[in-house]
Amino acid sequence: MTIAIHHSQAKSFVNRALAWYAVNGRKHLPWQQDISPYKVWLSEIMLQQTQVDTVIPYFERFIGHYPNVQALAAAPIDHVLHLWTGLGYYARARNLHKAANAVCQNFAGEFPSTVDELTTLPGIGRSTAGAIVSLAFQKPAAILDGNVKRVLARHYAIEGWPGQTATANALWAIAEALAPKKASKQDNRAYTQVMMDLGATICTRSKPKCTQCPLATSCQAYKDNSWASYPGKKPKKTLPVKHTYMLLLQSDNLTLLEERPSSGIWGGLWSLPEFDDIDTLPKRIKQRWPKAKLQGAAVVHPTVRHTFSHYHLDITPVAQSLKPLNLVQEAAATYTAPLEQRAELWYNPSQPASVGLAAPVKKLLGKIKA
DNA sequence: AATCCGGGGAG
DNA sequence: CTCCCAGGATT
Repeated sequence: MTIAIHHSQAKSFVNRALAWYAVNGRKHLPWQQDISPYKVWLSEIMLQQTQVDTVIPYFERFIGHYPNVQALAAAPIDHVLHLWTGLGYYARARNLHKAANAVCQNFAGEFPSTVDELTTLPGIGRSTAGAIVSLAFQKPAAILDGNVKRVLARHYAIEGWPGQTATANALWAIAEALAPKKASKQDNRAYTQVMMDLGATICTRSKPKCTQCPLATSCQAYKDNSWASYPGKKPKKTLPVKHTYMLLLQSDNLTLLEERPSSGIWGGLWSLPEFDDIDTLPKRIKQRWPKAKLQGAAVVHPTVRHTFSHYHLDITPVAQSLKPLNLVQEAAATYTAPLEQRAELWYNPSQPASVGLAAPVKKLLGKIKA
């Protein structure tokens, strides 16, 4: 599986890429202005699972609220999750906050400049560390994100799914062999940037623009017209279907939310109480909220499907109105003392609390008004 | 409906 | 180590 790359080949590859970058590369992204380790880190974490166009407004909001790592570290995690709402993979936001605190406590508020030190921070792995080292500190380092995997797998016709260890090792070996090592600072930054740009704009998943690609002359997949075979696909399996009832307990214009456990699905976000049995629902409501006075019968809404990468979640929303309670009035849009083990709050859509909401919950709150 | 994505953590 | 997890965008 190992590919031998001669020095002259590597040099030609890098030079063609850098020449293309000088003319065609992206240089006006928000995190490319007044470059700092903080901005590079924040953008790279956001870009881990999310495309550039989606990330931009989130990045701007984060920089607006937290202009530096100290401000982010000092922020309440609920506020961080609130700003993250809609980006997905909420563990990233929790790790972001943890890493900001680690930078302040263990590195005196200055990001470290080596891959080994950076990977000690939560949320930073080998590729993200390489991106920070090369983009922010302009030192030699390799990256291997989804874009680079695609470019290298096609160029060197690397078989197999990159999730497989052998495939990943082969791709990392190539990435390390190609990355400039003693070149100028500018080249370390520009090479990392151009590999991401080529993957994002030329060597795209479908319909790659090979005629515009500076690497086509040496690309094995271009030669074989086999770009569609690389990178290898993840072995697929049929998704299981799970079902849940989500309770919209509503009084006046308020809906009750509860905080989810910090790990697992929608970790640390605020969500609707869930039940698996609708027949005993009124009894369960009485048990859990003894002061609640039900008003009318529960309304069962049409089931909606929310799909994750590994299962479908069919959600049947059930709305139950309550008679107005003083407790509810006083607690509007603020945190209440936990009635059980979980923190709860009454969500007021006209004055939304600054908390993170699970995506389908946000949708349901908009659709099913109290 | 299927595919994609970096890193953490459980096994 | 290896496998499993997670949400929105794209096609």
